[in-house]
Amino acid sequence: MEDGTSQALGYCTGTEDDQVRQWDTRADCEVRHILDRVADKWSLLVIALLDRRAMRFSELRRAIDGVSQRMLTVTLRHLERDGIVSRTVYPVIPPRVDYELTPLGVSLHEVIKSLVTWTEEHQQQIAAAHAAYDSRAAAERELVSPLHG
Amino acid sequence: MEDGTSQALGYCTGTEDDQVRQWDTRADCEVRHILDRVADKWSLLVIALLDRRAMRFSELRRAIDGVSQRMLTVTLRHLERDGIVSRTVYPVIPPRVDYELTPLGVSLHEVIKSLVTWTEEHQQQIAAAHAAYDSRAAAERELVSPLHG
DNA sequence: CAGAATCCGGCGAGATACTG
DNA sequence: CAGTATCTCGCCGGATTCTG
Repeated sequence: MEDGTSQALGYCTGTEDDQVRQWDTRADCEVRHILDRVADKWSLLVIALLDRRAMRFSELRRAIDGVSQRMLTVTLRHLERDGIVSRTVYPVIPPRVDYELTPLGVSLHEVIKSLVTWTEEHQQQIAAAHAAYDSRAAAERELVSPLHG
Repeated sequence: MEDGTSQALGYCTGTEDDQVRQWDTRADCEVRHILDRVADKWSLLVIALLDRRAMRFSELRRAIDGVSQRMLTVTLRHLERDGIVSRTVYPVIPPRVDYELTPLGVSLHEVIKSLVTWTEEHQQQIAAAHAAYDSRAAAERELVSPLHG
């Protein structure tokens, strides 16, 4: 079994008055771990989907489109280990496994949504910044090799 | 020049009433992009540091400890392109380049801090979930190969 | 000092095949 | 259906070297 958290980095903060501390002690810091989970390629999708209702494995697989069965399993295991989703196995044939958000998961999703909201509110500015940066970079390149046809 | 955003995935939401939509149209979605930026291994550190004051390249390099010069450059370029940090070059010898958070960057940091705060408030629960999961997994393995010595 | 360019190793992730 | 196991490949990121 692989572990995606091994290369975790220490972003350790206290409260607002004690921001950036202990950059070197990276072992005991949970922030990076949760961030990895949140930013995970598929975690976010899973959390958003499960926020609406509990879903079966194959339901998630179909809903997410593009996720491999392996990565969905790995993602769900991680989320389960972090206490964000719960896994319920029904001993029937064919097997049935339901996944749903725990209260902790719901709580996390609230915070995530604020980040999503922020992005939506600022994506104009970001797009503008991209355009500005790219044109600047293009102008820069012009100076180096001016073929300005 | 490399681009870490090419494999972006579409986590597209509208407002609260229009949560999970268009999982397949992944091109026009900015959320994933920002998330990649936020979750980036070093971005967070840079943002947190620059929130206090403007800093030079080598200052950041020393402050962050563990970052390679290449990755710091790449990180800063990404953040600059997204309009999160600004880059100021002083045409002196030796060269001096200052980086600082833009208003957009400050705004983003506010949101990030809420995520950090959430993590701090719940890391007990997360740790408990880890312990529970691991012991369950261990018990599971016991059933398969019971060598219970 | 601040960076660009190049090389290269490790692992994250997809595809495939097998199981209960 | 809901996984696990194995193999492989791409590219992310560190180290190194070279400039202005």
